[in-house]
Amino acid sequence: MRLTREFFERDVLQVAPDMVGKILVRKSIGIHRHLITEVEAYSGIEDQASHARFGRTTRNSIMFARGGLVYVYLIYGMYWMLNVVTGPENHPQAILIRGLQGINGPGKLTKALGIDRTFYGEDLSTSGRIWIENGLEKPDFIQTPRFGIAYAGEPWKSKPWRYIRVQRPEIS
DNA sequence: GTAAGGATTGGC
DNA sequence: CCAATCCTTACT
Repeated sequence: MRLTREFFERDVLQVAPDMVGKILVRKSIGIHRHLITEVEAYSGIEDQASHARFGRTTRNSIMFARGGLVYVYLIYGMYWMLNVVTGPENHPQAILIRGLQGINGPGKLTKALGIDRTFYGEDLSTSGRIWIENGLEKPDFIQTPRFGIAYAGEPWKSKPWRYIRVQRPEIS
């Protein structure tokens, strides 16, 4: 079942752990479903690791919209990063999707799914080509500091806002 | 207008 | 370790 906008309109630190174990659905020629295994949360203009730290700009304006929309941007001139906007309007937050089952790395997953700038602002609650569905009931996950944002300084670079799925040992 | 560097990846 | 590659932001 597709997640509604209400799911994404909560605070990013509530939504991010709930994203682990959900299913990212991409429909183009055929339909593909991918288990979300790793995400990172970026929260507010005060978060010095967030693109919203300079206030509203052309690139990050979608982060200031309500939750449930897609934020896509180009990094290092070659990789598209897929993010989901969360929270209420004018409260810039986003979740970077860093990994899917079988696809590790935020740049690799957008390439594999064919996601580019045309997805900027796409509405996950109504889009016919990308959305997120309920998945695992209660997946286990661990939290670690976010990757590649050392420039943000403390306390931001140490916030445990990276969420990674871990598989519970099978019970036999 | 100009310059610096990035929420990455893969190859040496 | 470091280049690829181009867009965004900061600064003159």
